[in-house]
Amino acid sequence: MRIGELGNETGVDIETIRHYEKIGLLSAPPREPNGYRNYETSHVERLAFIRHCRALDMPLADVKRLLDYITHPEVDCGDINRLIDAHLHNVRERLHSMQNLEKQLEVLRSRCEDSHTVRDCGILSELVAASHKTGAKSD
Amino acid sequence: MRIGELGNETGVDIETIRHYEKIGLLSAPPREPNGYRNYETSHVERLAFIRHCRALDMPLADVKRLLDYITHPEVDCGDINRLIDAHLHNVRERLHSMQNLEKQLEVLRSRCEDSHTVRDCGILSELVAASHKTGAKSD
DNA sequence: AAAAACCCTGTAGCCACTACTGGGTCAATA
DNA sequence: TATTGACCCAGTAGTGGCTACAGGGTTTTT
Repeated sequence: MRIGELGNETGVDIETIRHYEKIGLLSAPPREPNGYRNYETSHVERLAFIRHCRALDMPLADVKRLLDYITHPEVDCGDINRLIDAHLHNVRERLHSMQNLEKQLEVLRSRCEDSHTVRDCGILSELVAASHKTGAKSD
Repeated sequence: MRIGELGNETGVDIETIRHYEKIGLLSAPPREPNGYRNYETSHVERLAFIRHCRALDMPLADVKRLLDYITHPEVDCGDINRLIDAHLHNVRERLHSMQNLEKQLEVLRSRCEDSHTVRDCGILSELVAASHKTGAKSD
């Protein structure tokens, strides 16, 4: 299977596949006599695994560790739990800050309901005022 | 005011301030005879505004546009509304995908409650199985 | 006078790609 | 058979928003 077919199978861009190989996430496949990469089913699986982890927003460093665990099934899986826990914690933190963000933006948006000039726009004056409050420490 | 003081006033890293100048977000201040940057109060305000927008997770390109609006208060503010609306839309989308993400990770985490070997770890087998489902199109 | 703290420019690195340059190879058509 | 188009290759540079150097110069404090 050439790189284009692998890309089609997995829905992954060819450049991304080569990128994964370059950073050592996807093992380099054997080559055809013309130099083309020649993949097998195992590569499809490995790549699909990587993409699934990425869909869960895991950093590639974590994905790499998980892939290492797969090839060493005898070690303790406590590390995997810790990795997932840490990632979940991370996601939750970002989630909370995003929720705050949404609220702030809603408030901000409500400052300007009608379209007039920038001079009278509540959004900009709100932004400027807010940055005065938080900006200088001599407040 | 030198760059260090500006950094202290606003809580912004010196390197970040120079970075903002380089990309044209913060205007280059006059220099002292020794070449040191010499800031004034207006720079404190402008920088605080930038940081406030960044705290709202706005891309610097948007911040730049808002700064331009501030210096042109006579134009119509409809663009500002659209900018904020688009940003809010963006934030909400990310929020939803993060919520999905959290759920998926919770399910994943629940696969392995006790610590044993990787071979029997529900998390990894779940990840592998899930990538099989989504990976190949011949499913 | 010497040491610490500050300032300068410029470059490289982070993440996870994406895009581009400038080629080589291969299958199908005119 | 010539050529078009689709595919493949390696390597480099760019994205965003910083952060971290390297290798200097200046100012302030001790």
